[in-house]
Amino acid sequence: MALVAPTTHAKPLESPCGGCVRRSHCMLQALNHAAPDGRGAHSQPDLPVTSRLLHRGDFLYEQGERASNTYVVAAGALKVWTGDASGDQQVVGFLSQGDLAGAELTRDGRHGSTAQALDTTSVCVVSTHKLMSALAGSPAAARAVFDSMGARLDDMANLLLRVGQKNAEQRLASFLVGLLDKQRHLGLVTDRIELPMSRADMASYLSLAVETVSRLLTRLQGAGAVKVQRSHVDVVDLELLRSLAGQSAERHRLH
Amino acid sequence: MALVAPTTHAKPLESPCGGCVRRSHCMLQALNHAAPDGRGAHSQPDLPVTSRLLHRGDFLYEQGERASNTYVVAAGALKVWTGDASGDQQVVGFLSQGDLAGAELTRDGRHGSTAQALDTTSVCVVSTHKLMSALAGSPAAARAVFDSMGARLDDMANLLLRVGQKNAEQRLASFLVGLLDKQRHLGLVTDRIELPMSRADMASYLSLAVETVSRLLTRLQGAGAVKVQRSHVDVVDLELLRSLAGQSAERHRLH
DNA sequence: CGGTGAGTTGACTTGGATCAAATGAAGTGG
DNA sequence: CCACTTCATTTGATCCAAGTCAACTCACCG
Repeated sequence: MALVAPTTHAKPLESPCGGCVRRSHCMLQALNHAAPDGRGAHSQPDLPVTSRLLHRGDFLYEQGERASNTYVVAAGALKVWTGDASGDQQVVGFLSQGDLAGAELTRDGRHGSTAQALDTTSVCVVSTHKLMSALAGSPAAARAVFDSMGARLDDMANLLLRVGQKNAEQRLASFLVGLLDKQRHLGLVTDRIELPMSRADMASYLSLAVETVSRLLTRLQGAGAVKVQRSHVDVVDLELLRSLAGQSAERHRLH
Repeated sequence: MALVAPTTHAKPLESPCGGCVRRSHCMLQALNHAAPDGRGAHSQPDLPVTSRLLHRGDFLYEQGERASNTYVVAAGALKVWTGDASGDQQVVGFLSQGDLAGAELTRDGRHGSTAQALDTTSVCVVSTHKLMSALAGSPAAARAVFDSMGARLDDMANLLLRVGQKNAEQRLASFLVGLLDKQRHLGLVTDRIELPMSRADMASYLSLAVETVSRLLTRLQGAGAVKVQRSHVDVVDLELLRSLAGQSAERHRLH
């Protein structure tokens, strides 16, 4: 049976949308079916969507590049990272199935970060300009795009909360719990995690040192919460994992 | 003369939009003037915009609340923070003139964070539902909203970069530089900052302890970069401040 | 199998948190 | 106008969680 984790056996879409397994959940579909209650498609011509296949290490887009396309991840996984003038890099998110990509924009309309494939990955590509025109035909689609961006904002806020208020162990545990929640949301298995990213990526994302991530994975395993074998993590005790993720060591509050 | 900082002497708008000083820069205006090149307004009825006045401490919206409105800050300042089950709170952003608010959405359509006035603040309120319908009439407006959200995503990514990769001094310095950049972008003074938020808010935003923020402000002053008097900061040496904000690993820090 | 890079483990150091106490500013009401 | 409370901020002294440095193991690959 093997309900696989999102990054395993990723396949390119032969024909965009038409053969897409996620079609019914995709925000772009709202454009072609403006009235989900069955009142039928409107006259708006279909939005041209193309598919692009990436291999491990390939860039979907790079920071500073003129941002002309918007993307939806169909299969696989990407990391999104920002760099600055002094060479520091920071992973700010991991994207998987269904996530919107390419929307973080600098004031002058360039990509504010870089998206890089962690694995064989397939994305749906649409011209941002055409997407905006297409939204004109469909409040429901506008809403879907707005909501996707809103969800990413919420994700980042939660990441900031974790990095700012939780200790290293809590950060790592809640990272794992977050991955499980995401998998459940996508209808995948929730007792196992396949980590598509390196320890260094996890460390950057959680603002920790690689050594700390490694030590803590060992510790979580020792505590009986998970069983770790390289990039393969079995969830042994989800409740324990959640509790390790949760409580903070009574830090300062804002009134 | 006194070009004041954005939060001083904030006034409510007597009549939304019509009398708004920022009218020409407002993303909502794109809705009423879909063709900026002068081809004239289209038939789309005006989007109903109301104004709301907040006083220090008032909530614009609260985390968990059903998200039905979207906001644009007209004057004043707000802090945006997220909390979690264990009571931890984290300031994830400060909003001022022209910023979009209320767009961080949980999966079930609720506000993912709380927005609270730091000062007397005026915001423009529009129903998200009506906004989405209105965007149907104007790709340019859809683009403006998309870009605003994209800019907030970029802001958060940069905050993550700072918190993850910079030491305390660099974080504080780049926070100040960021405020100056924002002020310059709005056409305000760039040699002076009026901090509308408490030290605790700054500390949370930068993921530092209040004591550290206080100590570092003293240190930046000692280095001759700024002159601090409570919430009033004079920029003495912008280049120095920038250099203190910039480089990461290199130990050219103060004594 | 030797080489290479990722991951783990151990020993030691330190930046910034925490604890504690003083000082300052802004009321409040007598 | 001044005594008194309250809360924000600053300053000082100490400590520890996580970073850094270093050595080793493991998987994978030509």
